[in-house]
Amino acid sequence: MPKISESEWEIMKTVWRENPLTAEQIVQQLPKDTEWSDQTVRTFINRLMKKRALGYHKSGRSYQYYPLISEKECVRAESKSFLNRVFNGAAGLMMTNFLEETQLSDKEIERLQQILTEKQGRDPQDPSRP
Amino acid sequence: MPKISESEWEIMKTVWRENPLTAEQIVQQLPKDTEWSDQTVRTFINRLMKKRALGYHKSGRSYQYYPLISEKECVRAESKSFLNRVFNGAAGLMMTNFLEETQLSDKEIERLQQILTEKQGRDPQDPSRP
DNA sequence: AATCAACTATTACAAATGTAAATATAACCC
DNA sequence: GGGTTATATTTACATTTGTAATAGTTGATT
Repeated sequence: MPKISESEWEIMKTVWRENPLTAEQIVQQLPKDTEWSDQTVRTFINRLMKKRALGYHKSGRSYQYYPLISEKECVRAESKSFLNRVFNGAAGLMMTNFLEETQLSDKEIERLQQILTEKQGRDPQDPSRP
Repeated sequence: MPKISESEWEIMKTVWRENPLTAEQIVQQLPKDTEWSDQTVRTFINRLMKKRALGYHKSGRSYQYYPLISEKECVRAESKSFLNRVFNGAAGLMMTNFLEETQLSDKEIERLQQILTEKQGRDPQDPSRP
């Protein structure tokens, strides 16, 4: 799993959301507050190709880029890294911390409670069988 | 809030856990699997001083280092950065994701449920008054 | 006081990252 | 087919990070 830098994450998120995309489309679909020049974005795209995080196929004069690695995998890797760096890997601690610091809507709270209830009492070694 | 790199986080976590500490003590208290040379650790300490994340007072021939920034603040900043980078700032999404991917003990699940119950139904604009 | 040993401070250097300019390439228009 | 121009590729350069080695300082020792 290649290491994706902060800036590169913006590119990847855009391409995950919709693909394939040309470089120009990527530029357009980045958050409006992004202040990178076109060339900068193209540099990031290129680095992601070198890392084998993006692939492409030609289309006319330009390329159409698409992800070679899944968002799920990247999210998982990045989450793990964050968890270890900041909370020494203690997921429970991390979550109590987030819950305490974060404002959540009632809807979200219910959703979380539902997930927790489902998890509860299940054999930890066999999550598929309640 | 200075940006703390991955390696620097290890130093800070050690010093937050107990302080003040001399450089040598920091070296000793790092996780056993850390393979940095003494000099490397001292480099990190120095960079943290430049960033004003660590302070010191002299003690005999060596320094005793202590944190100038709180763990809470750093955790908050790093969490926010992670949340934005990976989940576009959507804390609810982040937490459902973590809950689904993470194995938690029944104890931890109960603790989380308790926090959720406490949060529930409270005025989001005035968390102090239930 | 001169020396030694332990620390700290400075310097080094490669890789990654942020930010882009310059150059090469190739598709499209005439 | 040749020029134009949009795209991609290469090159550039400063900063940060990882990883130390080397040089400088100072309290301790004889």
